[in-house]
Amino acid sequence: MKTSPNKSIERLSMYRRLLRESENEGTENVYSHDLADAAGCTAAQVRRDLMLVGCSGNPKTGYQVKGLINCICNLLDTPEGDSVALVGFGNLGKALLPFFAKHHKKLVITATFDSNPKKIGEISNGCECYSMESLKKVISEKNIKIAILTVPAEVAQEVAEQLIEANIQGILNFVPIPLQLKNNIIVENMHVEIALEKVAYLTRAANTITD
Amino acid sequence: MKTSPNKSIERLSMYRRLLRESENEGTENVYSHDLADAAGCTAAQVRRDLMLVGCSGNPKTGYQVKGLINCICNLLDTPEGDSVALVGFGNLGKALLPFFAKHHKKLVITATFDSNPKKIGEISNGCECYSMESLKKVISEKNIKIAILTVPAEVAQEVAEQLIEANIQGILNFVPIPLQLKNNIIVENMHVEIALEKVAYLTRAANTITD
DNA sequence: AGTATATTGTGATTTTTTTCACAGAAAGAA
DNA sequence: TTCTTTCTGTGAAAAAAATCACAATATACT
Ligand SMILES: NC(=O)c1ccc[n+]([C@@H]2O[C@H](COP(=O)([O-])OP(=O)(O)OC[C@H]3O[C@@H](n4cnc5c(N)ncnc54)[C@H](O)[C@@H]3O)[C@@H](O)[C@H]2O)c1
Ligand SMILES: NC(=O)c1ccc[n+]([C@@H]2O[C@H](COP(=O)([O-])OP(=O)(O)OC[C@H]3O[C@@H](n4cnc5c(N)ncnc54)[C@H](O)[C@@H]3O)[C@@H](O)[C@H]2O)c1
Repeated sequence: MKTSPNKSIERLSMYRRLLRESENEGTENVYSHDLADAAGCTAAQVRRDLMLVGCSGNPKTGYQVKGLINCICNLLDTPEGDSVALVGFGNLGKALLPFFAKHHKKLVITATFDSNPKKIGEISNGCECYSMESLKKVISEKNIKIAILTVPAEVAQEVAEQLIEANIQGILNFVPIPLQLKNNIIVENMHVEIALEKVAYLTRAANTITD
Repeated sequence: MKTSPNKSIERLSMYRRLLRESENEGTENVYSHDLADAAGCTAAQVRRDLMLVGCSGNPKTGYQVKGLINCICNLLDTPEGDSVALVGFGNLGKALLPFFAKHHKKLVITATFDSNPKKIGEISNGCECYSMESLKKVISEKNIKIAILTVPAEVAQEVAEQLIEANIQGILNFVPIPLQLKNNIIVENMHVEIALEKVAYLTRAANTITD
């Protein structure tokens, strides 16, 4: 077995969301070009991505929605689901918590952490806010492997190291700095500012440049 | 002139942030490998990216921090800066507003919009919340070209179309659906859930797969 | 002045990702 | 049954991005 290309994973996650919508609407089959239109990519790309999950379609009826969802779930999910920690229970953290609580069955935030004594003990969305002192203990008890990092930039590197120390193996990083970690740790950056700057640049470029 | 590769733009934005930190610490020169270490990429890539901005270094002293920042600003910024609209002033929007207010000089959120009458007229971070009815008027008056979209998924497509109608040319989309828009509109997606699913997948893959 | 050294700038190469294009297959029509 | 259509699955080609590798060069040292 081989690890699937990054981009394909992202698209598969998107396909799954779209397929679930189709399923709710009662659609039983889809063609690669239907998915492509919905996801904003090409049909060839959809088929290539779907090859990865080992689910095949039928030249006349396309792919079975249910079957496809299952195949993608097999790749993306574990049957038991994964626990996630949210570290830094500030403005952003407080927006993210209910958002994930609403959407996800298989990826559930089961603990939040903060250094501010006022926040510790607070319970929201069925999830307690713990002190940073109890990080290692709680993460081990709840068997958490993944963390969402939303602490101030000044402490992000240090907190990330604490997380690794506590056996966290993957981080979704909202802090606008590149974390310096051993490269067996998975880090996925959500750099909001960079994304906005990119939009601004591309928008301007689209106007100025006659390509 | 040619539009620069997407990935380079992202990295350049990151370099600029890092360079500004260096500048604040009094550093005057950097080598490509310094920046590479800080940004988590390779020195060759840094040099390639910097070629794009047309700023050259010196084989013995490296690049001048100040000069480099200027060159990157020339590419990424307009001298006057850009106004940005935030559409959907809910949980996420309320977290994003102060975040951008704090950080950005050149990209400033100057108006927020919401359909909820209770939110309209609310002022925070020097920025008023307007009704959707006044969208076109306010966006035109303030000469806004870029919007951040944080409305519920159900209405996102429709709201996006209103934005285009109001002459918005670029959208930073936080809504987890792929917007279907004419492709002269720049759309940059921030799909938080997808990113978390990717972290979960890669974390698991790193453990299971002996590559 | 000449030499040693470390870095830049950039062609060439490799790797990764996307697109093309078409053989093979399933279903319905005649 | 056979023909037609429209799709899938995938090898091959193209495009995009990253890496390699090295000549050119600026500085410090002798
Ligand atoms: N607010 C946004 O919309 C937004 C968007 C993108 C990125 N970010 C980034 O996310 C991070 C958080 O942003 P925010 O707006 O929520 O800030 P915030 O100040 O509201 O929240 C930060 C939280 O981290 C806690 N904290 C501080 N030091 C800590 C430590 N050592 N260990 C654990 N917790 C600690 C604070 O008590 C606070 O609750 C920042 O790095 C910011 O740049 C924020
Ligand atoms: N909360 C998060 O952390 C988070 C993270 C990632 C993505 N998102 C996405 O961002 C979007 C907003 O999330 P949220 O948590 O802020 O939700 P929210 O319900 O708190 O905010 C949505 C806001 O949009 C407004 N709105 C509704 N219909 C509108 C319309 N037609 N025109 C203009 N405004 C309208 C609502 O009044 C509300 O203020 C959602 O699509 C969500 O999936 C949220």
